[in-house]
Amino acid sequence: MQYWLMKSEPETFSIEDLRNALKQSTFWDGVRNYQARNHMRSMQVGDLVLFYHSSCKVPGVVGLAEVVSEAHPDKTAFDPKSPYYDPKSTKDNPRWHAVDIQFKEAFPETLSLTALKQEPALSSMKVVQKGQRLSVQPVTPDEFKKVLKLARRPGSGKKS
DNA sequence: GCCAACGTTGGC
DNA sequence: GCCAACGTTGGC
Repeated sequence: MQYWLMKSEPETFSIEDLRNALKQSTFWDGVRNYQARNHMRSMQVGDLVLFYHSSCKVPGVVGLAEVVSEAHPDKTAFDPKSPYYDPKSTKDNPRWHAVDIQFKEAFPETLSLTALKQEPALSSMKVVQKGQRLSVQPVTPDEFKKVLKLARRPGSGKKS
């Protein structure tokens, strides 16, 4: 069992969008970064994902999702009309892969990046480190447990 | 294979 | 909307 953090801009795809899609899993397409792709390739069904909102008013962890399929080719890379089109990715040799995830839980409020940074036990988390832009990051079991504990306790994630 | 130029990310 | 940090591209 491994743990991850995945970023999404809520205006594009939020935790509520994920919740509303509960009956069908959501394919995490559009990732065009090798490190992020490699992380998704090493995911296994049952892995848990911290869902993170970025580029918004209160960036932070907003919920929990579960990996429900291993990585498979991202078809948007084949489609010239897609914003994610990549001519170098072919059906015979797909360059980009992604997993399917499913909604598990939405936290009562955002566990903000500010709150994460204030927690000494989480100082090693990638997401709190400067210049860390990776949209799919590994999370250690200890970090994961701590985040869940904070996120499920009302008031802990309030932004000042 | 170096590295400058460029594009993107994402917090502020 | 600014800008620092980072990744990718492409000329040489």
